[in-house]
Amino acid sequence: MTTVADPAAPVSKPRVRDAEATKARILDAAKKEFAKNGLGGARVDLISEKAKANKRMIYHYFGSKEGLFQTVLENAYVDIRTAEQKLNLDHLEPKQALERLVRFTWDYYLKNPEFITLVNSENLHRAKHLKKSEVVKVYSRKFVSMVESILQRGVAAGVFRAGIDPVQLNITIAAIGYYYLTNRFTGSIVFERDLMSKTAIEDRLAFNIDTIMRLVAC
Amino acid sequence: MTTVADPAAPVSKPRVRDAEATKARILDAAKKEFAKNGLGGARVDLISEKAKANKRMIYHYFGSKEGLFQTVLENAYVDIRTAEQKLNLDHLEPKQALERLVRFTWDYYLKNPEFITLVNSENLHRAKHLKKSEVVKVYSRKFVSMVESILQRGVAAGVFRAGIDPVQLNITIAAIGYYYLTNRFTGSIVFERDLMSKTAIEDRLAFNIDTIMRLVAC
DNA sequence: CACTTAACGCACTAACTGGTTACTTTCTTA
DNA sequence: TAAGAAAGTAACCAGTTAGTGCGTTAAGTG
Repeated sequence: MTTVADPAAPVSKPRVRDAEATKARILDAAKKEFAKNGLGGARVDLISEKAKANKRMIYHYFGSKEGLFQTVLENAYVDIRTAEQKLNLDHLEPKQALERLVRFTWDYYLKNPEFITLVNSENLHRAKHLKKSEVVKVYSRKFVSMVESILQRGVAAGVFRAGIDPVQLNITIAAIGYYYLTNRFTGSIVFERDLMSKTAIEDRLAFNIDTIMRLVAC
Repeated sequence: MTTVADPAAPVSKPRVRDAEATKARILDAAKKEFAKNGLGGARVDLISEKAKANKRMIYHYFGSKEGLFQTVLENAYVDIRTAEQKLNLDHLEPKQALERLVRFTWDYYLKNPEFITLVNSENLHRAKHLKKSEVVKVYSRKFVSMVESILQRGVAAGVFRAGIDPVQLNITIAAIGYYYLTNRFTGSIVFERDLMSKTAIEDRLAFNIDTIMRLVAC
């Protein structure tokens, strides 16, 4: 974000006011703060400070701390669901498609740890914010039907067994990655090994792919 | 808690002072509050009120809010690890033993939802409290070796395949139950079904047992 | 019984926290 | 270009919160 010198204007202050940019900075800072400390632990003052925006702007754009949280959460869900859709699993063989989904889910959680913490925080509050979101429901439906169609194609091709509930499968794919990562701190103590070392992370992904493949195998 | 009339003493106040009972009441109230609102969201005043103890007592016995949290968390881990040891899995056939463990883990999470929330809260704080606990490490070792011996017996009996990492298996058994339950609120929205209905809970347990059995099968 | 120890309680505070009031500055457009 | 709308700011507030100072009362002990 370097300001390129403009020969015409000696001191160029392009866009001193930019509602969209300010909003974006607030959302970005809020995502980090909420992920780090939870809804209750996050501080509005700190969010505004890190966003280099006045606290008043948060209330101007999002109404309240909870309104801000809801927007952050909604965006997080839309982000992951959008990324999933881009995988284009319909063009792959069923087995390949499923493995790719397991791999993607793991990588996404790994690269976006805020997502996990936001979801945890939302569940602590009994999903009161997500309940209000219509967008999320629409995206979720597409997501479930994506896995459903992989399963169906696999059964038709004779590589997957019949009768698997796509929702249970979905939950399981998420679970084996999510749990490992969200509990990486207590887990590293309980199991007395560094769960986040490079090899540990590779091993876990391999184990997860294996788990899912065995689950759907005939 | 009705005070039964004592003919000898007009107003009987037996055991006005009882350190152990007060401590226990505080711990019980704290467990509920921490589980409900997390470490940051829990209120010390409310804990003391619900424990019918003076707030001063919390600082007297536990030093600080975080000291109280640490004790609550430690107790929660000791509780589940103790219950696991009581399962006496060594006396069962490997397959039966493993199924029993999956079932137990699920039931325990279901009946003790505070455990999950406490662990979540602790991971939000990067396990800084659990790190200090030596007791938990000792109990954890016993727990891992329990699953290890089931696996070994199963391999020897020719019912389980060889080469499975007991830690990975342990994590997976926990994951498929834990994730489902901790995310039951957002999950019920995303998947548009009540994940906590009686049949849903039964179905999930059956699915989990199946998942683990397929994972270890030859 | 005198005396020490530990349990217990009241009232207080310093720092914080979400939210607001009142105001200035910049941009857009009729 | 005048005026209104929108963006942005600083100072402030009322309620809350973890933590304490200090005094009181019951229980154990020689």
